[in-house]
Amino acid sequence: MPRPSRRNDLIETAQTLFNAEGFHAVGIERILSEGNLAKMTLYRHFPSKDALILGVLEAREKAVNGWFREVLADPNLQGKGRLLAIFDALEAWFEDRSPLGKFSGCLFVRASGEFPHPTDPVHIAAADAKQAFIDMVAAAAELERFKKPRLLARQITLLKEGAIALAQIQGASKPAQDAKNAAERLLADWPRKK
Amino acid sequence: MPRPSRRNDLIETAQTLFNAEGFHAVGIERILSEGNLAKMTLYRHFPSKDALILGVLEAREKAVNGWFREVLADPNLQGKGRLLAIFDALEAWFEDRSPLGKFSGCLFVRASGEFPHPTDPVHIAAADAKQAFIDMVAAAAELERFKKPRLLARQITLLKEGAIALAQIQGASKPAQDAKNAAERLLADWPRKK
DNA sequence: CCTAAATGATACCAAACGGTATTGTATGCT
DNA sequence: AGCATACAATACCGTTTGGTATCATTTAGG
Repeated sequence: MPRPSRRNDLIETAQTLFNAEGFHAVGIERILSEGNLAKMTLYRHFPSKDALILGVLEAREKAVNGWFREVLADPNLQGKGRLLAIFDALEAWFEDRSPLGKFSGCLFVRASGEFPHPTDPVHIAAADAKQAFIDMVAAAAELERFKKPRLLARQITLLKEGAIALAQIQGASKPAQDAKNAAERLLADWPRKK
Repeated sequence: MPRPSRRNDLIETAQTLFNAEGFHAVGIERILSEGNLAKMTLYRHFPSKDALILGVLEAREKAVNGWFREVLADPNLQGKGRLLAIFDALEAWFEDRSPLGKFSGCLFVRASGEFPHPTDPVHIAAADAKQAFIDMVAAAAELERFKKPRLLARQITLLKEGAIALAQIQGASKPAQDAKNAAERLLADWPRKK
């Protein structure tokens, strides 16, 4: 893929607008005018609005999971601290101090809410992105020699998703602290291998 | 309010459709035809579609929080069991064995996702409903003499919201069990009064 | 320099959107 | 019986929707 500059503009602009106002609430003309793009440019790169949404989710997956991957890979971390770092990152996200742009909830959860049918490609893409996050946390838990790393990863993710939902609905960052505190209690007596 | 039969039909039909497909995805004509209602009937009871959405959220708040209130008030429960009952109810909800109809995520969270602006009346109504739930759990925690009942309530709610988000996005009920397991660990060494 | 592809700018389309107006018919209270 | 209200049915309004067609202009590569 040589120079996907326009295609990138489309995804970038759409991502910003979808994030700020929602998928159905934003028409393609808004995206085109905001991004100074022509209509035919959109339809040469994507067959439909839904396909553009899929492209946005794909880009978002790389951005979000990529960021958390960096957080989890910090060489200064070890043990519980590695998993707890997730919640410091969350707080930064909620307070708009992250590379993910203005916080407006999780785009994947919102996508699955606006496209509720389980067989909808948009819904599936969102589910895949979320599963990738869980797998990432499980790998980190395994690395730190926690027992039952997958169960731990799912529970950590529960706290993370709860914090995102509450932060979105009440426009506050405190849920990140509450979640970190709960995760600390969870990890306090979680068994390790060897 | 004497006989709000048509008004009730409007809210009931709209609630079902919004729950199944989302707020922006459902037009008023869908609601009217599905509920065998005339257009002017809608606009005699509500000044706008947004007002209807507010009516739906109000009704939903009574249904959802009312149900959880019953769950928490069960006289057979005591101590940790009273709070853990939330997660059994969650699992029933996810598996469509609840009085709340087919599970499709939390309508309040989805509303706040489709109406992201914090000053939007719809967003505010959703936030109020969620806060009412937290207060309810805090009251139950206080009743059972847990220390820091409000912090405990927020953390229980984190797990609950996380479970809802994951159950919605992956179409599974297992997050309810994971959340209950995590809540058990949380409650295991949570201090009590006296 | 020349050609071919990518783009911008418009005009256009049928359908659906939220909302209003009109008219005729039930319905229920006094 | 009389009368106001609630309702269904329908036509209509202007706007916006996602998507297509046309054509001139820019851009990049050989």
